[in-house]
Amino acid sequence: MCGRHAADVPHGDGGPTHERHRIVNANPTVYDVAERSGVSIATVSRVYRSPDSVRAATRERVLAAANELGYVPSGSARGLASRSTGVLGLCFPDYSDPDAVGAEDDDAAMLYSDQIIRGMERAARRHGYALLIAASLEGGPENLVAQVAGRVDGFAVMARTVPTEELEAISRRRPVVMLAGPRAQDPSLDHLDHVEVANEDGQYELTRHLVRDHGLRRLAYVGLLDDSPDVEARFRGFRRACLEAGVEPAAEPALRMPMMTRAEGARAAGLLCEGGGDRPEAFVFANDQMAVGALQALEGLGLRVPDDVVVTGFDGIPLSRLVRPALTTVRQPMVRMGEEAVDLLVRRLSGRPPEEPVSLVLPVGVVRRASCGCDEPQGRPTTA
Amino acid sequence: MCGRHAADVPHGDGGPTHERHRIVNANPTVYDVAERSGVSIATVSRVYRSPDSVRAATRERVLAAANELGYVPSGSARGLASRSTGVLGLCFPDYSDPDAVGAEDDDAAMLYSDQIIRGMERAARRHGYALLIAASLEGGPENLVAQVAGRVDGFAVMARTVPTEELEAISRRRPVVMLAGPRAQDPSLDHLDHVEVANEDGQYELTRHLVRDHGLRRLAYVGLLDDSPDVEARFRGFRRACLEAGVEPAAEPALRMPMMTRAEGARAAGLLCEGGGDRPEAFVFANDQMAVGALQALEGLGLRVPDDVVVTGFDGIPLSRLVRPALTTVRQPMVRMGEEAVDLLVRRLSGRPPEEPVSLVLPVGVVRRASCGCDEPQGRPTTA
DNA sequence: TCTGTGGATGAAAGCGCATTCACCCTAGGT
DNA sequence: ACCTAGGGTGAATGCGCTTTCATCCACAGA
Repeated sequence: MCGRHAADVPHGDGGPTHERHRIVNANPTVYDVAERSGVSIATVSRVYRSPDSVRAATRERVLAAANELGYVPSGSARGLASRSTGVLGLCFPDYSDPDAVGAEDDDAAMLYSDQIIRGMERAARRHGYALLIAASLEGGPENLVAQVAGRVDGFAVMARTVPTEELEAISRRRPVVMLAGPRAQDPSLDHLDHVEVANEDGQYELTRHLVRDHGLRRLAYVGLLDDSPDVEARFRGFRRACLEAGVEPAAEPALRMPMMTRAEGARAAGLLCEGGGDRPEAFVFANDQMAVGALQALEGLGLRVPDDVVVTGFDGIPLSRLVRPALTTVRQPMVRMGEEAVDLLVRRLSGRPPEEPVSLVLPVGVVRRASCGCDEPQGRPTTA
Repeated sequence: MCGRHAADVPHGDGGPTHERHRIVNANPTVYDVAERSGVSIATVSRVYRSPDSVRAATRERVLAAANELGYVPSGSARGLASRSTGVLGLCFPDYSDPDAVGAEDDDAAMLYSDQIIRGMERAARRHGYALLIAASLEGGPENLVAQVAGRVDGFAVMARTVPTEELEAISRRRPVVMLAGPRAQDPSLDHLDHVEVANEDGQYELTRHLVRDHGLRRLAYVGLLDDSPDVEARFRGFRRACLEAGVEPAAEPALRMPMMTRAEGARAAGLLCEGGGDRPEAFVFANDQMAVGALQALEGLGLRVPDDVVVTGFDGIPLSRLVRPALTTVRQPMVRMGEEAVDLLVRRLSGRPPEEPVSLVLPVGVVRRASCGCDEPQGRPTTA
């Protein structure tokens, strides 16, 4: 016999063989609800899946029984039977420093992740999905499969958080969308959907503003030591704008910092000022955190921004608007990125998925504020 | 026959009856891996669950087959069979304003959630769990059960995001820990584990600092219109400090704002200044966001902080340190709150759960900075 | 009165895995 | 040579649900 409780053997009678435990508060199942309300498990299931197909009176009985029992449908069983979990996933990097317990670890990457999480959660909920998140710590065990892939219907991966090989394998089984990082970075991942922001264009626009509207010539770009596709793209935008304006563009960033934190930004500012007379007219930072750090360092050095030196950031974090002088930057739609990722996943999951891999490049916007010499009021035009 | 593939009917041969689809890339299962590596499904399972119990040679064969097939173990099946999902959950409020698309929606509550998510994720990962998150939008359908409860082994709930009744029912089935909000708020939820911060003590300490060390007498507390247990606790701390110092304490907050945003903080500052001569000496805000807003508004009004008026916040968000003047506030260990919640859940889940409900009150720390008249350098002592 | 017809319900068959038990085989002890 | 242990493996069962498919029943039409 395949079924569980024989119809003629009332559940819980405790036969000598492997019967269901008699623990009073055991997790009730459809079987218990069915028995209590005098229907079959099929009907119980229907009450939840397609209430309209059950007569109102029956439905009430079932719901009452479920209520009394404290019935909570098992997601696992549901998932197994229906071959879909109703969950989407996100893998993001864990940049936390476990040693820095009391530290204000508002790392740029974390703010970034937070926003994406927020966007994905919201969109997922809108589509009836829940969101499973897992930071993939660098060099960690290939827990991705175990932790995420097997539990979700599809998921998003922030660039460079999951080994290519593993990702390639999983993406053959479930929809995966790649977040950030340029599309072509890894050819073997070409078939993935992909969402990124217009890093290059954004930095290009900002830089052009500096050279064209403010007449700046000596610009120093501060990037990242590690090879980050986003940061590199921004630098390309920087170079392009310099070239176009006839400004001698450096082949390399003036500085590459090991991390993109405020502390490093402050340090960078110090280093760039050491030169003395040939100090750059503008510090173009690869992100806001560094730029904010620089702002503070420059204040300490007695240099005025933007009069003595212009400072710009990238990202458009809330903080950028609050510092003084307010930071000119490029605003990235990070929340939207999360939302788009979910939309893409949902699209793949529902009947008519796009045949071709989709690649979305979300537009960014230059935000002109005081730190480049634009006053806040008149700087509004581009401010979304 | 109950088993799936008959041993003598090679899988995929496609009998006329309900056979497994022949779709080339169908999701491979233990059966496929077993067949391909010439072992039984039990062995395949063992390779993943207890690798040591399988001979090395066999294990290699199985793993190779799994690899070639792109096998991804089904979390649902695993969960069903093992009666545990390996996932913890978090329900947090969704305060987002869907209309404010381009807005900087860095609401206090969101920052708060972000931190808790971060803490929980980290702790969960440490314990081998994944984290499922779901914002429960106010008045939304009782999707909690469907969305979260059925898919996790246990979960945390931020206060007031889930109807008491529902929570009560679910907590009979799975461990639930309540975040924030005072323990006794709802007697029927007494049996839940609970993690909160010392709101009252924190506000008490801060206020005492203002009256004792700075000799301030006329203090205005700015709270929240809605009845929030945390905010009320803070106000109690404020009152207690006033009483003790012989300062006439208001029975009610000077102001109750509808939201705890920067904009409202700015508005509050304006309102409190309208009085003219009898303007309070200190604005004690229930959170940092409002205090920061006030700082900006006061700057606009030509009032100097802390010389003309003292401003304090609560929470210790990163921003509080960056504004000028830097904000005196009370730092909450929000990340740690998430971690403690997970630890509690894990404890309940593993063999020896505490018999009694646990209630944790995490300590907070007053951070003395410039906005109350303490200079940053000498304000360090309490700064954790 | 007989035959359709369609809505409501039940029986049964898996979904993919973990796990128990039985079995086989080899190595060690006598 | 015989027995025993014990490690390695397979057969079988069930986890709790969804989903056909078949059944039942009431009622309309003939």
